[in-house]
Amino acid sequence: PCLVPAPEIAKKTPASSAAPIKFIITKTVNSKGISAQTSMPPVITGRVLTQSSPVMPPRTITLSEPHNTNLQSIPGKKIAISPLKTPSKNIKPVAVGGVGGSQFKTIIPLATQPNVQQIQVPGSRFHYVRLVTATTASSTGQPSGPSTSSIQTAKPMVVSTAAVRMSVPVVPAQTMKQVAPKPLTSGPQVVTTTQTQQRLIMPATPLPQIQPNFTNLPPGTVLTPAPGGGNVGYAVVPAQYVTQIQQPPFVTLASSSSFSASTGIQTQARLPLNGYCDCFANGEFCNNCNCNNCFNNLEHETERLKAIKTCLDRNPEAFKPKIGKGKEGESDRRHSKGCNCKRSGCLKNYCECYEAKIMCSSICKCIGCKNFEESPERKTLMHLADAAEVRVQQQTAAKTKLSSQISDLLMRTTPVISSGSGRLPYTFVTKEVLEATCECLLEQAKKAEQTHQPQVEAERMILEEFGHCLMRIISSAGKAKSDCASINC
DNA sequence: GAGTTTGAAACT
DNA sequence: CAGTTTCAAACTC
Repeated sequence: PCLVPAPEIAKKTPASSAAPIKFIITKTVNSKGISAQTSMPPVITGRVLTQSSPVMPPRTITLSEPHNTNLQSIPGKKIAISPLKTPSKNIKPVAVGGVGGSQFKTIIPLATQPNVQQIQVPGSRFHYVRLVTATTASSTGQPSGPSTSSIQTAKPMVVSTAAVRMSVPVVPAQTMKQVAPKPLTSGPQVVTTTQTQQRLIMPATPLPQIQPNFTNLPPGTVLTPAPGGGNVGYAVVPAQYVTQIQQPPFVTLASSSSFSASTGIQTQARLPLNGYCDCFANGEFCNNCNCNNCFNNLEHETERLKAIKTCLDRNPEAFKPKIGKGKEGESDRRHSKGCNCKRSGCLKNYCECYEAKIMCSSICKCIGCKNFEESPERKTLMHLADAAEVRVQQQTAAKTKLSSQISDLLMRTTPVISSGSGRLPYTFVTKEVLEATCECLLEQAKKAEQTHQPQVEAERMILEEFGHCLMRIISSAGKAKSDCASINC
């Protein structure tokens, strides 16, 4: 299981006394500054929303702070909903060193913030903080900090601004199955140290308006501005990448271009930390992989961060899902870049479209594509696959039925036979008896075949013969028992 | 399980 | 942007 700790929203504490603090929202809290006047679109738990209204002074609701447990309000109106778990496409188990389990030692209510509990994780490098207050109803006024913020799991969070209307129900991370189908082991109320991946939603620019329908957005989704909404967009990216890249605390996550702000990293050494690694590509640490000289771990955090930055510099969409929603008129799902297959006809799993069980689209640059709706090759392949599946199901059902019959028969005969001599019923089913039985069954099958019987009739004949065989075995067992009794064996 | 094929991503 | 290289997964034997 993935045991990656929750990502940090703010800068990590230097290697001093305090460990980095992370916040895990497990229960909703209310904000004074969040009123019923403004509703926010759905947001998946574990994302960060940054919003800036041109009308209202920028303000921040930040649910994380690196150096102490006081939650701050800073310009930028930032709502950080930090991490629970987001399922991941990657199937590999991923873990982070230092967090070996999901058992929390203690939960400490913090004096300074009654709605914040500090959670100590044995062996963890991180401090976890859980926000638990869900008391005050929404009220008007300016938010003074996250201690009064209101984020209700699966319920709309309402934020008041003069010109902004937002609705942000915080929905469970399970809704992101399409992107990352990792099982979740914890509900909203459960804090664990396990983690797969966190996703942040953040605006590419200051936001006059948050777009609706955030629910079920896969990471990597870019939300385009609403008409009249200004030049605003959102990018959903793996949170740990964003947060780990942030150096100063409360660095504005407001611009995707911040990733490309160079820190002098021009090239990346050919580490085993690049786009070839699925763990890395999914924003996860390697664990129990077979990789050699792996740098995708906490021990090589610096190199890892550089590599992440390099990747994002080269391709800002590097960590976005490849399968997204197509244009209107096209199928719901399509490859975001399209495939480039040349030899597989897009009918093998080499093809990312075929692998994702979607048709190739107009943006694909494949040669000799046979992965389209009317393709006879594709249809044939589908029929074969369906037929194979049906066969497997039939065989499974037959096996189940047969084993059920055998066990039933044994159960019924056991008391009779074992009550006397103490011999168990299967002692009569010797190898020779089994072979003889199989020969009888095969003989019936041949007979059915020679007489061109339909399959149903053939099955009936074989089963009937099997019944006869069983009866003979039982009869022999009974006879053996009586013989044995007569000679007092 | 070893070797080959394939195409995405990285690189030039 | 096109061609080449590297890589890991898919595939074959």
